[in-house]
Amino acid sequence: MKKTDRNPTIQDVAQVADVAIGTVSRYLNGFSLRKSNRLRIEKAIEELGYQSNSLARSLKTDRTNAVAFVVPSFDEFNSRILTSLVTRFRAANYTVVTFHHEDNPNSIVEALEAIAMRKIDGVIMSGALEARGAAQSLLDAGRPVILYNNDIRGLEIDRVLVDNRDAARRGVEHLFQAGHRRIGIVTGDVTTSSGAERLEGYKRALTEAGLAHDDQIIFPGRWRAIDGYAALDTFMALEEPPTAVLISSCVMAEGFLEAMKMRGVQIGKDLSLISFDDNTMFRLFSPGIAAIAQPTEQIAGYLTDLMLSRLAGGLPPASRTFTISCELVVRESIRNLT
Amino acid sequence: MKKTDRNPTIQDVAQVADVAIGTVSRYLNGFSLRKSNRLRIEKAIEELGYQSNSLARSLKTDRTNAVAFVVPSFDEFNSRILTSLVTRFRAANYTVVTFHHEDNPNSIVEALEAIAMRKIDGVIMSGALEARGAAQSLLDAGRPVILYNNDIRGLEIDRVLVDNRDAARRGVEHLFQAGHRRIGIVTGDVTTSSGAERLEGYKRALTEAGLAHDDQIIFPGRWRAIDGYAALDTFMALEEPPTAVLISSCVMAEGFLEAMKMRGVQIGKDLSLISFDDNTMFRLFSPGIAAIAQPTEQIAGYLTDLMLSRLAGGLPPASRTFTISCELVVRESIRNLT
DNA sequence: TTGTAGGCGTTATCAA
DNA sequence: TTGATAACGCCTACAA
Repeated sequence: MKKTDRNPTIQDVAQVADVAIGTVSRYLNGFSLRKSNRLRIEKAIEELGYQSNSLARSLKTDRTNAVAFVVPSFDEFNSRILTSLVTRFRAANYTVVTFHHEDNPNSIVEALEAIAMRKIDGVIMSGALEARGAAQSLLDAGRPVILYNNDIRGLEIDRVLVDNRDAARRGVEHLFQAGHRRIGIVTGDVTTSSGAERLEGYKRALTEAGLAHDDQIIFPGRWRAIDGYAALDTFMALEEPPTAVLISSCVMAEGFLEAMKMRGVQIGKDLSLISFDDNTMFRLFSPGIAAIAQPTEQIAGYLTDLMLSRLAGGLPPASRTFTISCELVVRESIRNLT
Repeated sequence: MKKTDRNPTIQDVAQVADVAIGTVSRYLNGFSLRKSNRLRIEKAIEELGYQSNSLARSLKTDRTNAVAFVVPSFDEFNSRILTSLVTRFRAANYTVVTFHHEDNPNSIVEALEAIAMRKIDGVIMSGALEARGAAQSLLDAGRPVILYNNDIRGLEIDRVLVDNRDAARRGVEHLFQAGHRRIGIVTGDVTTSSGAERLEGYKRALTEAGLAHDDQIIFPGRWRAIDGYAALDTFMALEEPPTAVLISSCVMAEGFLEAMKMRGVQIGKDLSLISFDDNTMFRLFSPGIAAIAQPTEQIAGYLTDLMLSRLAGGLPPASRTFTISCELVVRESIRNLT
């Protein structure tokens, strides 16, 4: 009689419905069966309040219907991606397990180990160099891994990236067309692909415009707000400060804006600005802050489709890369000098 | 020989180390055993690249070392809580599984069902009335559920909330002291506890200040940006618009600010402002936007401690409620009329 | 279409 | 301290 306080199992259902355990299993998995049996099973399930145990199923089938989402932090960009992924995967009956690692190598490895142990079906991660080994093991174990935001070179792996180079180039080009000739950049960590590519795009635009590079107005940041802060101070201390700046990320823009406010440097008026990542608040500033918007919905869409195809086994083994264009959102933080 | 392409199991380890399977299990669970055996097991594990299978363990132990985080959406507030939770639980060897439901009743129920099926150990959720039944079942099944942000009344359940009433009251009081006599509010959904409490605090402050309530400047919002937008238009169309407004959430502040920008209503100058939730960007506006900051780290800390204690079974069954104070962050969006 | 039984990888009990 | 073995709840041949 102790059965009553335990969670009911497929066995209990079978007993109550007076059918075999296998029959119940088949019912649960959508196979057809005699109507009278089906009805009795449904009644028994209702009666017992039976809920199937995914753990047991997963142990047997080696699938958990869960995907992992691994990012350095839940900033607005990643939160948006996450939101979209959760919604999309939920529709496909998948659950999303989140990990974040603050770019700490140990945390990254731990996260990927936890993922392996928990038999999570697939991984979507913002690429980090430290993850190379662990990502490879996951791939070797036959679990799909998809990179976004940052690449990890030389891995046979799926990728959903944005065209950072082109986006940065277009941003700078726009500044040039607005009459700016002295255009600075706050770079991201250039050991990451997005950081490097944004810098490349910037340089290419200058070259195309016939402008020389000047290292004084290329501030080497590492994605942190404090880098943006330091960048402004550095620029403003120059004999000839830039008249416009491309900031490689929203978080660094935060620091940059803070410094501007502290130093009384006026947005648009004293210094023109474009930031990577269109923060929701940017358009609400006066003047509004121009941005390069990454299409999060589209990115999440590709990620989901790719992952689900992989999980369904319907894709040839060769890895795929999708590169998505960004949108330049022009706002009043860009002063027209012409 | 097909053993080689399967993941190695505890059995394989036992075989290679030439000990019994139970011995390996004991080793893995930190029990003491003969040194020679330990060494052989360690070697075998190394050799095989063995990783334990959490699924099998969980099936046996009925514990997954996972907690669910259930929110309507990943706005900045919830993202911060999430960040902090993931870090804290990771330290305790727990994984966080995220769900969001956009306040859609079906999604809520589905989420809680998935949680039950997956045998997730505990649930941290932003209270939603629709979740009452499902939350109760989880509790009945002996899985701790902790509410934050919004209460669900009449449930014997743990809570980590903020003192919305007092925070709103203090905000309004501050406006009063700055000389404002016509103070409006954009409420949140008043069927949620936080929405109702913020409104109550507002009213109490007015009463204490000897001011009458005026329904014309109490705009009934429902947490959406569009409500903020509509509120501004409504207020500005009044014969006697408010001189200051308390906005019950950051998302609604977004809409409100957008409308202000569209209509050319200047922050601080034409209309003073305090928003609930201190968005990172608020301090960067010129003028900076005053806010009531919820202490996310502290909230996450209480949530984690409470959950871990519950999971460890070290707490008496009576439910606990923690109420945390918010901080009023004064900025230039509050004009001094005195 | 249905029943039976073995196995998924662990943990836990019981003797030895 | 160790070994053998029965669960945990489900799926899936296989036989009926």
